[in-house]
Amino acid sequence: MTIKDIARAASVDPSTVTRALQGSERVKQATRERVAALAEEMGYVPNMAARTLVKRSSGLIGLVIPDMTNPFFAELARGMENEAVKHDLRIVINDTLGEEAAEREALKLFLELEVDGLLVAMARIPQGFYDELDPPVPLVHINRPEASHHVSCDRIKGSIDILEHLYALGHRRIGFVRGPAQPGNEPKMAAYRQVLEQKGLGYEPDWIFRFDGSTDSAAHIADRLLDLSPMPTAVFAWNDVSAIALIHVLRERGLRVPDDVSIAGHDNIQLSGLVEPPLTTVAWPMYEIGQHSVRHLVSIGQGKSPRAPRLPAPQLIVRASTGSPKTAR
Amino acid sequence: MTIKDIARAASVDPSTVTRALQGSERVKQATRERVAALAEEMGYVPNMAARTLVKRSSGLIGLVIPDMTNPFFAELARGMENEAVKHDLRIVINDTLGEEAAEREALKLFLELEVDGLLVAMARIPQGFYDELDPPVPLVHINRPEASHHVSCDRIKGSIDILEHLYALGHRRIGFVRGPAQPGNEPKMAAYRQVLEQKGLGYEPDWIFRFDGSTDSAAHIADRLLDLSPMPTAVFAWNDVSAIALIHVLRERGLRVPDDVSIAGHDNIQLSGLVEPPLTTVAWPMYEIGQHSVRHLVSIGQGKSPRAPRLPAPQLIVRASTGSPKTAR
DNA sequence: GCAAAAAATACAAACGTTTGTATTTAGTGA
DNA sequence: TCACTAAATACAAACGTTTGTATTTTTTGC
Repeated sequence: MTIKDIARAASVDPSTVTRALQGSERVKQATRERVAALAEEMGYVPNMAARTLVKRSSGLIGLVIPDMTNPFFAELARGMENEAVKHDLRIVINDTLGEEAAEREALKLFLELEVDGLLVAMARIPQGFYDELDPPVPLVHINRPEASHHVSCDRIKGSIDILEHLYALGHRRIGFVRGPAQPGNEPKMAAYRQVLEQKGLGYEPDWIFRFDGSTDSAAHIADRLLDLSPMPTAVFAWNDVSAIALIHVLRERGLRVPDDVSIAGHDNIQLSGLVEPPLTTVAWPMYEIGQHSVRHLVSIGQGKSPRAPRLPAPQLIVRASTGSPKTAR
Repeated sequence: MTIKDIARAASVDPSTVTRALQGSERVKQATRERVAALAEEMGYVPNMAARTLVKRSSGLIGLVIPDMTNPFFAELARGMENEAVKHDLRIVINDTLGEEAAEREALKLFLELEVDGLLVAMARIPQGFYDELDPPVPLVHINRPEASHHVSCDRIKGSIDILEHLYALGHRRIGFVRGPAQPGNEPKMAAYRQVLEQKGLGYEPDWIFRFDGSTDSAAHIADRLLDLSPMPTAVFAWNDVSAIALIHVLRERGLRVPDDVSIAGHDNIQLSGLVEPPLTTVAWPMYEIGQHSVRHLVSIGQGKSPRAPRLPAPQLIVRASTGSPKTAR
């Protein structure tokens, strides 16, 4: 069922059919309607391959994300979809599991698909590689401020806010649970160092823990934490899952949160407000970032050189998992 | 940078270049290597549109899922990817947010892309629509046993297991928190009715609650539950998030879980083992389902008519959120 | 009713690959 | 060296659209 079949059925030239289907003014309204009806009736499905071939544009945007599982990225993707439809673009997603090889594969796929643009979140591959992408494609990085085109909200502000919140509550010994060594995680570490230094608080290497997502890992952190003397009175965890897990193991060991130790997370996942105690955390405007990144991409595609858009700042969400330190030790 | 450019550079015919790049035996080894080197050097990127056009096959599989956010589906997608690469297929994902219109859009996109197959998880659109898909594409449903081709594990067994687990613990009044009216959720409701009936336990309409994901909704359920007299001693929630939320609000109101009331969930999300108390739940072999569905799809594509594959059963995971009823009321 | 302008449609080439067939080149045995 | 076969390569058409240009048809103004 091709355009030619419809042309034959409508006793008209294929070129007229295309134009009719596109709603071109060049074809008589009556013909337009007749062709449209026929196409509908005959179950015509446009062949994107053929169209892409001649138009040199697929109407597709490739989205490369490291972890679908993370609601963070899911929210991002939704903001993108929302904006993309306004520009008649469609988003195809490729999950890389945070692996560099998969990221390369994803880029290869998208280049072959002749996507009109690329959105890359938390890229693992060094920036230099992206700068020399061939053929060049409009590309917007999410959360990579060093890239020539990117959309990021202030990546360090949220972490600073949460650390200052802890300081304001009276905490002077603050621990940190860090995630895997990904580019996106560095600002949290930087914020940790920066705030502690600025407040004149020292920090011990012992106060930095690494969480790998397992129960064992959480338990190990709790044990190490309890061994410390003096013990930190607050811990900032790099994401909500690790924060919630940590709270769990600490309570198991008899500590009260936040009375004995305050715990703060990052990301504001759905459950963060539903656990006991509800988690103090940072929410990023991922949906908005998604929308802006598509807008940005579109204007790059139009040959403009837009500046990085200003975005709403990450928001500190204070709940019950943080409070003033109650116990002296 | 097309195949013709390479042909010119290698002073050879375009057809030879294609064959060389495909590793065809028909072209001399020396030529193959020369062409490959040239292609690499000149930064050749195959044009999928052109290839798809003539081969009538894109090497793509379209995956339609209702909610990326759900780790359930993320796991599924990963199993699919893992299997797809073995068949030189690539997966493109489209999230529908569980909306029927978006599902139609996704199908349209994939048909236009000329995908080699379609994987549809928890479809909203009625089966009849899928049976008449035009042009016909190999299609495998996930969790829709009434479809001609589907991969599902026993959809009711996990729920039955968990309800029988509650019964075995001594619970005789068991409540149910149901999710939105999606096809995928019905078996849980069915299991609830079936087990209670089979055990000779009546169930009250009052024991069935609806959770919409908000804190308010959870609070409302807790209030309604506490108003009941006698109160159910156990509640089976349709997913882990609602179970965890429910536990939270119940504890806030002074109830002990599982002593006063046992709560069981479904899905085994990462956090289910990390909250307090760790959640009794059901794990589905989503990764395996993903793998099998791709295998199934491939054999359909080869013109076979495979039977629905046997899958590992859903697994009951007993943790601390369920126990024998302790309080008489 | 006629020329000119405008509107509607037809023609034809192009996009980059693949693939069946034809042609050239190399290799074999006598 | 020749005829014959096998190997390597070239030719050409096709896939379904789009789009610039040419042609036909209709409308307009007089």
